[in-house]
Amino acid sequence: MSESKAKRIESLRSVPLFAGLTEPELGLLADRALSRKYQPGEMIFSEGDACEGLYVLQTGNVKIFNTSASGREQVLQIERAGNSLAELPVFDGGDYPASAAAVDNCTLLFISKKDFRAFCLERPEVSLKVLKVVSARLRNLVAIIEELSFTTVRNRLASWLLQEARSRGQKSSRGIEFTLSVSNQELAFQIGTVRELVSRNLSYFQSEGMLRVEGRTVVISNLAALEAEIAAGK
Amino acid sequence: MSESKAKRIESLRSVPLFAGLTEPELGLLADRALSRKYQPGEMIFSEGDACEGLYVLQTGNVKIFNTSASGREQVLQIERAGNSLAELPVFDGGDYPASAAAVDNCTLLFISKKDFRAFCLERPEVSLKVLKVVSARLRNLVAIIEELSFTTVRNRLASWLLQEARSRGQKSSRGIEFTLSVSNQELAFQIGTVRELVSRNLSYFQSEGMLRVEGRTVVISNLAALEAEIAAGK
DNA sequence: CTAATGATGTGACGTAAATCACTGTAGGGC
DNA sequence: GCCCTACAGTGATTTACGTCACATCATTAG
Repeated sequence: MSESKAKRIESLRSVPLFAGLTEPELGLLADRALSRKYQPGEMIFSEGDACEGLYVLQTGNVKIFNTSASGREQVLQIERAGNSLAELPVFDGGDYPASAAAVDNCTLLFISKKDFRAFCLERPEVSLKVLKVVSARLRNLVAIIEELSFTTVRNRLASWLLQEARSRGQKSSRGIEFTLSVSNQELAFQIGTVRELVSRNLSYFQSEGMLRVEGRTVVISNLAALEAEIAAGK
Repeated sequence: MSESKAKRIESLRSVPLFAGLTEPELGLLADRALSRKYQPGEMIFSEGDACEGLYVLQTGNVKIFNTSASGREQVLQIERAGNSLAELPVFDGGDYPASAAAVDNCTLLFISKKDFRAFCLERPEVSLKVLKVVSARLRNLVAIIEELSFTTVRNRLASWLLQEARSRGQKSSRGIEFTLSVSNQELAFQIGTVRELVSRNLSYFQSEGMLRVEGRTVVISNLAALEAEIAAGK
């Protein structure tokens, strides 16, 4: 199951954090990185766990989320292949503030806290890159707070659909089409609500002529209306 | 109105970001720092503004917050003297993700983005300190999201009161006393709701015998009940 | 083919939250 | 003293949200 060093180096090179490093530098890191596979749904770490190190996502998708006692989730971020996870606690020594789980089949590289800190001290520009990545996370969290504080579920769903349409939608004669890549349950967790409200609001949108839902395919027939919906969300 | 360089150096030394720097280094920064006073309520920067640089709070308190179209606010952080503000956009070049306003009379040192970046490159350990500060912010934001997603206003108010009791409360024969340092309106913004709900929930707590409100003084007579309230908040 | 499983759609309901509208109160300035 | 203004308290009402319950539909295992 052990992976070639060359492959690990290749993975590291494509990560924004390590872009621009020389071959020997990458090799140094690769020597100390462990690769591991995760099944869909498998936990990578949990909120409150002591932070052991940093992860680099080679393949697959990972979600970062919080859980409530009653079983609800709030997704903070979905990370795609080529990104790093949990850079943060490496630097302040605290616990993980949220949990991480594999969405699908994932391969992750693990770099221990100690090794990564040492590496940052040797190559100071890496710290600046970490800062940039962390900045993006912080912006994302602020945006989530703004949405949770000021908008309705209806609004957040509209935003989610619009984003999905922009990133994965295909133009067709009937509008912009895309298939829902997640269950209503997952979608609900991403926008901070429950599956019933996702289902209901999709029905509302459909009855108002903004879109059509056919199985797991969404056809956005009135993009302007959807955008107006979001703008109305203050 | 211009302040002495010695004073600016003293201010910088007490900031966690710059702790451990030598006198000449601090002097270099102080030469490039501008000091400015702000009135209570005065805006320091607004969400969406282009980031010009970083601020160091010499005296007073500053709140970082978002605003909704309807006039509601969500406070993200209250910064006290000795802390830095807005380290973030300095590194990723983006806009301010939130607004900042002076709570009371404040004096702030301003260091331009350019100067601060140059300084970080010369002194790499400063970057690591910035990372630590930013980590703390990120943790704080995650905690806010968790509260907004999973708890009630009643719960958040209980938490707020408990924290205030711990940090500023005085033991008396009747329990733990402290005076409310902010209006109900401000308190509401800090816990993500409206003033009416703060007022009402304080009444509920009082009628349930957890505490007494006398003017702007709060006497927590049943601390255990208050703590139980928070624990019940899942 | 059938049973079992899991996800979805929806009606009914209870409740927390927000809004509106107003009264009461404390403090400051004149 | 008085008037203002700002803030606090509170009832009434509306709305959004979440929960429960259950029917439907699709997929898969056997």
